[in-house]
This record gives sequence, C-alpha cells and structure tokens, in this order.
Amino acid sequence: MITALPSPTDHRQDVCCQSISVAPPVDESRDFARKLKALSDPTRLQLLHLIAAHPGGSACICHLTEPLGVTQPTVSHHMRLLAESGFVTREQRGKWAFYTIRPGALKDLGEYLIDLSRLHG
Amino acid sequence: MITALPSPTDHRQDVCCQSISVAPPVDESRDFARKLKALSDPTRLQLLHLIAAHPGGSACICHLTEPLGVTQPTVSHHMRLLAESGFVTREQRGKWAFYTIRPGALKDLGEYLIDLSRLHG
DNA sequence: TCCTCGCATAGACGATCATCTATCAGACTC
DNA sequence: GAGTCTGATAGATGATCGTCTATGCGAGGA
Repeated sequence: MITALPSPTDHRQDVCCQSISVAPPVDESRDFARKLKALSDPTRLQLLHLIAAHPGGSACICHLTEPLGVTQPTVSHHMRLLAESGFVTREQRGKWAFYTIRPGALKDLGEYLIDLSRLHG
Repeated sequence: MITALPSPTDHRQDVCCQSISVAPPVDESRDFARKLKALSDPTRLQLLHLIAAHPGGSACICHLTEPLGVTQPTVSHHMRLLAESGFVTREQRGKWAFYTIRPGALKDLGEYLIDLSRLHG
C-alpha cells in the first residue's frame, strides 16, 4: 500500500519516500535465513568444497578432518547441520559414513539471492 | 593429491574412498561465510525485501521499522551490518537516511552458491 | 537559538554457536 | 567374543549474536 507519493515538484519537507507496507514474506524469510545460516561458517563452506571436489560429489568423513585442522567431533557436528539443512545426504557404507552434495539445495538458494537482486520496483 | 583410488574390483576393506587433499580456498571461504552470515537473519532478509520493493531499490529507514515489528535501533543495527557486507549503500538526504540495494553483491553471492553446486569432480 | 525529528551509538542481557575433551554405539577383523 | 576402527553424542566453555532501553548527534523548522 502506498501512502505517500512525492513527485519531483513536491516541496513538502516532511515526506521522505514512498511508504510501502507490503508485508515481507515472513515464513519464507525465516526458512531461507536458516539455510543461509547453515552456510555462514567458513569450516562448513570448506567441507562443501572438499566434498564437491570428490568424484560424484561424495566423500567419507575420514578424509575431511585432517585437511581442515579441526577435530573429528567438530566435523561430525558441521556435517549434521549441513544434512539437517538439506545440503548433503548421509549414507552408511560398511564402517564408513559417506556424505553426498545435494546440488539442487545450493542451486535453489543461489537463485533465491539472484531473484532478490532483481526485485527492484 | 590422490592417495587411494579403489576400483570396483578393489576388495581391500580398509579403503573407503579417494582422499582428496586439495586445500580448500580458506580466505575465499572466510569471506563468503561472512557475507552469508550477514544474510542469515530473517529480519535482515525482510529488510532487503522491503527495500527492494521500493522504487529504485531505495528506501529510508523511517518506513522500515513499523512493518517488521522491531525497534528503530534494531533496524539501524541490521542496516549497518548489511551495509558493512556490501549489500546496501547508505546515503543521507536531509534528515533522512536512505539505503539502496546493491544488486551486484546479491548476484555475486548467488552465483557463488550455484558454482559450488556444479563443482562435482 | 531552541525545539523537534530521524537515526546512530552505548551498554546490557539472554540465546545461540563453534569448538573442545570424553565417551558411547555400531561394524568389521581375528 | 575381544579388540579395533569409524563416527556420533554429551557436556562444558568462551565467543558471537539479536534485541532491548537509554542516550547522543546532526539536520531542519519555528
């Protein structure tokens, strides 16, 4: 809803700009914010890079700890967050846990940001 | 560097997957993580939506407080974070502070995520 | 020059987070 | 079945975060 629409010839000083009261998409914002938060840590981004560099975008945890210089429980914690947010899937193969990138989740989030950059009224 | 390359006919049980020790881009990850963190809050996403809905992607703070149900200092705090991360620019017009979306910043981040989704080896 | 208005800053507080050490659970080997 | 290995979980701790109230500061208007 537009409550004020100052034109270039409007000399009133108590009007700053159009007031647009369109309610922002609260639930959607909350959902995307949660996903963005899951990616907002350098260790998790590096984990995704490492996994993505493996054939098929799939890697086992045992090869993710040493290159990052953090402990195994820390990697496990981060992988859980990434899995809960839908960026990877977990699969047990024998004694090893494999995590696989879900490209669609990253792509969807990227497109959300690009759409937001194009939203101009 | 690849240290183990089990083929489908490799029956050794103590090999789980290729170990790829390519050092992840630490500085780049830290930078993108900082930007993602700036967007990882529902209030900030709604602020960006609100500003983007204004003509020219530009709005003054006075119209951003009420629709979001938070106090003015809280909006000011969030806008500072968004400005420091490069997603908006600030401009003083008379007594009003205008914030303008920087579409390129959102677009770059979106493309980073889409590239990451395509990284598969 | 004082007053008002718009917005930033300061400081506090409770919640969340990233990381660690210690431990547990499940799967394989001998 | 005992021992080993992989990875998850529990709990603690220090840091960061989101929000608030109170206050300061600069720009206009009277």
